[in-house]
This record gives sequence, C-alpha cells and structure tokens, in this order.
Amino acid sequence: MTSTHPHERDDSPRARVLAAAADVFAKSGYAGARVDEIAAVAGVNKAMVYYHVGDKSHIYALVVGERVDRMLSVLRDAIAHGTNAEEKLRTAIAAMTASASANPQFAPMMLREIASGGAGLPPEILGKAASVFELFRTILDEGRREGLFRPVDPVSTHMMIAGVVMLLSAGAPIRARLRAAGGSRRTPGTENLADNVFDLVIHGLRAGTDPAASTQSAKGRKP
Amino acid sequence: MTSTHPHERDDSPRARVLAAAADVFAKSGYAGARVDEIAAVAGVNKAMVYYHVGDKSHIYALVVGERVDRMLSVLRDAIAHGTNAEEKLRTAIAAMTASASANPQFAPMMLREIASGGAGLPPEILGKAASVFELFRTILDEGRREGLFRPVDPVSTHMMIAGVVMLLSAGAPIRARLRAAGGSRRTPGTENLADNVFDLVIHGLRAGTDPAASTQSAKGRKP
DNA sequence: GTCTATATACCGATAGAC
DNA sequence: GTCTATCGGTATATAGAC
Repeated sequence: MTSTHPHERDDSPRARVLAAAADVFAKSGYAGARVDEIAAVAGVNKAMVYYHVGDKSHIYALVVGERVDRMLSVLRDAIAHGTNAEEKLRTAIAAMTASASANPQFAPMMLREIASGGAGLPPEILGKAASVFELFRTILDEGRREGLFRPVDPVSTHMMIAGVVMLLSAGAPIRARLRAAGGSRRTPGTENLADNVFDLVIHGLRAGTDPAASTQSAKGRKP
Repeated sequence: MTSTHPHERDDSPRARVLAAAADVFAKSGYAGARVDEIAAVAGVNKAMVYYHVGDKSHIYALVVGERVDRMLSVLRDAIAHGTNAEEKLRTAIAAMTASASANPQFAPMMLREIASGGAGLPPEILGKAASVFELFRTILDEGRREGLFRPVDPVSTHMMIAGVVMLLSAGAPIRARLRAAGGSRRTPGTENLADNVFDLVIHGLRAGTDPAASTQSAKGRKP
C-alpha cells in the first residue's frame, strides 16, 4: 500500500518477503514453512518479516489471497473474450494453464488447502473460490442453452478441469523424479498442455459426439 | 506382523495407532500432525505410539504405503474384470471412486504429497504411484488398438481422472462449508459420482463413430 | 528501519518406575 | 506393556540496542 509508482518493479522488503513466502508455503505448506526460511529466501532479517508484513498467519492469508485473486481475474478476462461457450471454455482453460505455469505456487497451495478442507482460510478467500466455480457453471449452462454442450454435472466437470490443471502444474517435480528413477521413459510433452486438456474436456462435453477433432489432434483419422 | 488370525478385526494398539495416524495425517499433513493428537485419537499413551509402531516418519511411511497399496490392488482387481478397454476404464473409475470414498484419508494425503513433490516419501512408494500411471496408460493403449479410443495424451488423461476423483473426495468438506456460507445452493448430487466421472471421461476418449454433428461449432477461426 | 539476543511455548522422543 | 515425567531441540514472536 506504500508503493511509490505502480508501474515500477516492487523490490521493497515487503514485496520480497511476500514473494519468498509464496515459494516457501508452496513447497512446505503452512505448518511446514519456517519463518526463518522465508526471511532467508527474501534476504531480509527475520525481525523485518514481522515489521514489514506481519506474523506467519497474516503472511499466509496475504499470499494465498493474492494468488486466488490473480487466477480469478485471469479467468474473468479470458471468459470476456469469447463469442460462444466453447470459445470461452477454451480460453478459460488456456488462461488457467498459463497462469498456473506462470505462478507455480498456486497449484501446491490450493491442493493443500483442499486437503485441509480450507481450515484456517479466511471466509473471504473461500468465497472467491466459490465464484470460480460459478464462472464455470455459467459457461456450462450457456453451452447447454446454445446446444453445444451435453447436460453434465457441473461439480464433476469443474473438479475435472481444475484437477487436471493443478495436478499437471504441481505434479511436474514428482513426474521428473519418477522419470529419473524409472530410467527416463519419454518426455510427456507438456508443451501444448492447454490444447491437450481442452481437447479432452471439449470432447467430453460436446453434444452429439463429434467426429472430427477440435483444435489439434486427430489428423485425418478417417476410414 | 504379530497378528494372531488374519480374519479377526484387529484392534491392537498398533492398529488403533495406525488408524488414528491416518486420520490426523490426512487432516493436518505430516508437518501439521502432532504425535500427541495421534495418541489421543487412538486412545493410547504417547509412549505406546513409539513402543508399538515407531517414530513419526515411520508411522507416516506405513500409513501412506498402506493406502497406496490398497488403491493399487483395487485398481488391478477392477481392471482384471473387464472385457475391453472401455469396460476396464469404467470399472477402474468406479473402483477408484469407491475406494476413495471408503478411505477418506487417501485423497488428502495424496494431494499433499503431490504438492510437496513427493519429498520425504520412500522411493518404493513413488514406484507404486508410477505403476498406477502405467495401468492407465495400458488401458488407453489397449482402447486405441481396439479402435475404441482416440489417441490422447496419457499424462493429461491420467491427471484428469486422478484429479477429479481426488478433488471430489477431498473437496467434500470444503464444498460443505461453501454451501453453508453461500446459503445452501443445492445438493451437488454426488450419489452416482462414478457414473458422472466416467460419463465425462468416456465421451472425451471415444473415437469418432458418428460423422453427423454440428460442424462449425469448434473454433470460430478459419484460414 | 535494521539487527542481535532472547523470552516463551511447543513438540518429538525417551528414560525409568511400575 | 503401560504410564509419568522430562530432556533436548526448535519454532514463533518480540524486546531493545543502534
């Protein structure tokens, strides 16, 4: 809140602490995170952590809230640029994947929060998570009205999309370990990740079981 | 290892500690779990925890390993009863859903492990997680050979299935909190959960058998 | 604003009586 | 096998000098 100019990169102690805290919380969770480590990663004295930001739980609420806000605005933005439900879903999945990739702390933190049942999370942040679900439900309803989508369970659908995005993002290191241990099978080709996910999801949603593919797969697969 | 008869219900101190530990680790994670709480939930003295089972990390490895084994055997069992790939996938998803529902500790523990990158997890257990992935890849390959499934990215597909199963299981309490806070929207109908998931997944996988559909539905752009 | 030193509390693990 | 009491280590948070 004490920023001089919004357009210049913020490397104030406060910002450095928050950035470091996001890394440490993502890696170790709230209970596993050490304030000493946050201070060390931020390159500031531990007392400065308390002076510039606050105690551990306060830092955590700030960091988590910021990431949820970021994902929410990215999602709203993506949905605004879409002519129909399918297009909105495509841009939404692409935006989620890009945002999760650009903010590797998001998925681990969310997965841990889900595992904890959201205990110790401010109700305000819970509400934002709920509005993410509402966004998806709106797209599904719209696609159904447009005749593009089959009627599906919105909860399962949302969990499927959120699940694959977060597991692909957060699961990258564990897959790397498995590849290293298992003798390096092959590269899972996570480059066009959003396309793969959208391809699966849209085929699951489309009304009337489409023959030809959606965006990229199914090259000339014709009898 | 000191069981008298395998068919009688085990309520030995050791078994009670392991059951309690699963609950506490699922709720709070490894770092957040307290040995005192495990002892209290198990109804035994804290010293008995160490005497009958071992220290915290040993308990954790036992509990996690047991749940992974359970899921793996349930999956193998389900796949054995299936005539083709689609049938195997259907029974596999049903078995995963049922197992996750019967063992509510599984999903939270796995989500946390993924968030941690599997750090502090015995390589043996990592290998079992890898063989779960291999099971799914085998089904997908088989379905492709049978002409039932489209060619899809096995990693994304597996993450999608595992994601929706675990998020629906672990996310139950957080959804309940959101319902309570949001004025109780509606019941998400999680009764026939496995059917909903399989319905979405199989529509995403099925090879295009029906050439009649709304053609221009996909991307609004054209060369 | 920044650092050192420390208060305070908690937690994992064990010693030792019974 | 079971319990009490406690040791040793570590974590959060702050007081106080500069």
